[in-house]
Amino acid sequence: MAKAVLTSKSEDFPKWYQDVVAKAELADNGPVRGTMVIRPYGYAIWERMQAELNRRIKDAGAENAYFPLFIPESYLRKEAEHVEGFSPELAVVTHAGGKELEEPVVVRPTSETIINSFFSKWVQSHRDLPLLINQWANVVRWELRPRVFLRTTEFLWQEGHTAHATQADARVYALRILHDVYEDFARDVMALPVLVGRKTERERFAGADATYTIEGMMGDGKALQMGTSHELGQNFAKAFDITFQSSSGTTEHAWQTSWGVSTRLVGALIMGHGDDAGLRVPPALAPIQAVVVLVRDEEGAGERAASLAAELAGAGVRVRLDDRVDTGFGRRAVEWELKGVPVRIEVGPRDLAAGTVTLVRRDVAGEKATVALEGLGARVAGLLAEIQTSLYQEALDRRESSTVDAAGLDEVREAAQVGFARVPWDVIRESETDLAADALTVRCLQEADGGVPGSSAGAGLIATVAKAY
RNA sequence: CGGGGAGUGGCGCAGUGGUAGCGCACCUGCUUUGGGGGCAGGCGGUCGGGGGUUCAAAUCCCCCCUCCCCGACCA
Repeated sequence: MAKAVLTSKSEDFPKWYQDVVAKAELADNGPVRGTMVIRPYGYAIWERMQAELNRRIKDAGAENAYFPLFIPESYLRKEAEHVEGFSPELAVVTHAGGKELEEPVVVRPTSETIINSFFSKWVQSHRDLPLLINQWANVVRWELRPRVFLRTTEFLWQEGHTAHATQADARVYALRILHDVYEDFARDVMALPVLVGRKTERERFAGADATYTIEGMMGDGKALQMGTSHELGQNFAKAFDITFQSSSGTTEHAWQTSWGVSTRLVGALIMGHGDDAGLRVPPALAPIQAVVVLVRDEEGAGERAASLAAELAGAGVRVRLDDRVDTGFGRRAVEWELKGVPVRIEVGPRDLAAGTVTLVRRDVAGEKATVALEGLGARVAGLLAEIQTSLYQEALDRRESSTVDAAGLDEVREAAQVGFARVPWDVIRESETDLAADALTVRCLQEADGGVPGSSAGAGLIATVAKAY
């Protein structure tokens, strides 16, 4: 950290973000505006996200499947509000196979329509319910103002789609995903505190009865929607004729949910934890939790570094050995800091005699310790757990200190310039559009105790207002 | 889609009409390696595209395209 490697966060946050994306080798811009190439390290992070999310999704009972990229344009039109919400951002294929298509096909912006057209076939009886499907896929929404990971024309995500026999079942499931998958993942894996709440009618997903959200605060005080879960009611069931016979013999429309998180989470990771030295990846998420850096290969240091890496791997640590001694030490140290590897272990000839290594934690700037080689595995495991906790605490403290309880609209406007403004929903209600003129949105509604409201019409709700990505 | 910037080697930039340059990166060699090391020698650009003015255009004029930043819309 001797020399500035990046634009500093405080100097120019957007520039800093782009610098981190480039220097940590996360992604490049693609040739078509709004597209991105996810580089190996960025993709490794996404794969870790996928693994952790996939496990939680399966724990919630959903199964993975895959539906086509191309959707008949007519499907989109079946649900009026849905198509209205998406039509500006659709990519439509009109020519293929050397000729104009009779019916254009849409590149999926989301898969509600095509999946529900199959749910219609698959759901006949109440015994077929609940039907719990998830898919990992790419989707395309033509973006006017793209930003790598945060808002790209093509992005990767998981989208869950479910059908239930009753409204109550669907509601419970939408909230279960919200809490047990998304909130849990954000907190325990990404080490990011999130507000869990309900979207206002204005912010609701086109075609949903209710949209729930997890909202994180980024390093510049802006909000980022990190995941959504929707109660779709019977809107799509009616549009796509998803009906079943109940146990009493009546024909009913299914009640549905859909929910998703995307590669936007990589952006959340960067902006939620990054510092002036680059990315900081929480250990639970990190593709590389510890890197053993060989300083110089003299006096058996190389063998020691290799055996140490093997020992850590054996102890369950995701470890990488950096023995590229033809590259200067400082350069490599900077590289691993940019990539946010939580723990760095430096091994050189100097350590060997003393039976020590140098242990560096990424979350606390400039903290190095000389520690005994003996028992290093346990020590590293303990340190990883500590870093996970400290990153979460740091993010939580930052959010708390950047959140203001406001009483009126003027206070809301002022507080939301630099952070979150919490205000009674009753104060906002009719002024939501006015706030939008100042680029401020209600990120979510919560009960006074932080609970998720059953309706936006309820009394005593708290609105959180902020600028958002 | 509105407002503002910018397009010159992989990246960042200089170059106000007269032989295209600098830093970093890259390659080769030597030396170094405990925080982006040093020396020497190299590779690499039809200056975003098209048209025009001129003896001569990266430079002046016209049109187009792209990217970035700030807003309206979104995961």
